[in-house]
Amino acid sequence: MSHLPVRLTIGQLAERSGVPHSTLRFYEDRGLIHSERTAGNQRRYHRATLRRLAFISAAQRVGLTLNHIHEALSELPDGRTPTVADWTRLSDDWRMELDTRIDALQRLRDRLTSCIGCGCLSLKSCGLQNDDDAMAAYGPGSAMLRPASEGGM
Amino acid sequence: MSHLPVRLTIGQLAERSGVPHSTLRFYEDRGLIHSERTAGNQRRYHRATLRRLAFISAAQRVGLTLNHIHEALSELPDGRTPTVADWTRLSDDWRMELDTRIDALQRLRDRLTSCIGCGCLSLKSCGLQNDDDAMAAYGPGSAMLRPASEGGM
DNA sequence: CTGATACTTCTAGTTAACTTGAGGTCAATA
DNA sequence: TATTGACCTCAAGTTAACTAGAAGTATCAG
Repeated sequence: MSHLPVRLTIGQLAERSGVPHSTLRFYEDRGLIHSERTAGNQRRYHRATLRRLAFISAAQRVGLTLNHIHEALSELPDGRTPTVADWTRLSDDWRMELDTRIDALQRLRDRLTSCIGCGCLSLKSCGLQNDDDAMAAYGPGSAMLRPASEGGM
Repeated sequence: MSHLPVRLTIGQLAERSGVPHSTLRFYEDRGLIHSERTAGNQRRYHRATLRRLAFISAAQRVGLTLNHIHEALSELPDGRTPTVADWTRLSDDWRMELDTRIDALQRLRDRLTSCIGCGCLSLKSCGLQNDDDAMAAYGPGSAMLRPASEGGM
């Protein structure tokens, strides 16, 4: 069951994950991944680090910050395989975060789409149109213009 | 039909949009918004700039870069109200972009959720588990680990 | 006409997320 | 054993997206 090497060098990890060496060291500094050292001070990575990196890349690609990711990952053990409980905790937290982001995106997309129907930005029936100045009355910052924190675009 | 001022000062625009003066000037440098000048060299903004800013904020909040937004906005006229055709063009482009992002997010979320069911990262039945090293055989970079460009996390 | 406030430009600083490079060490192989 | 390529640290550079500050000018209320 183990003709595969137990630990990976930074070069092997870089190649398999597609993440550059420099970035791997950077992530380690930031506490996102961890390594053990050989007698000669070289890094050796746990095979599970590949999964961590996949997770990090996926999360980054959808716009989450490294700090955010770090927080989430710090709940997962690095030296051992996560338990169902570990994973459930992380998963629950992220579901909410991701759902929120999905909602924001969908709202933006739907706004855009519905605006085609009304000739947008030029007709009174469009939501965007009405947002523009009527909102000034509701105080500085026109919160309604900000979709992620409020309701409309 | 026009007791409202035709042009806005940078201060008024900042207050109504919730975007700081400094950022408005920065956006102007980057070509995202435009202004006219008074005899005394002060900026005066078109009312439509509020809509542009709403658009910019919405797009940013979902992770699009200013360059990306700039490209999209450069198809819209700044000095006049966009036509249905203007808007349709922009909207079509963005729908694709947004759909792609929504997909990526949903995939990440669903991966996370399904992993709870299988005890993730520790059982053979989980997709994540199998991704980790079997992919090495498919060449450097293990594309399958990257959800936005490929299929699985 | 005189302040107070709002504006102007320009330079430089900040944070996130990396990347690059210098100068040196380790490890495998001919 | 020598050399080559992979590795090490540390410092500095880069890009995006702002933010802050200095020093001067406009505008408007009284």
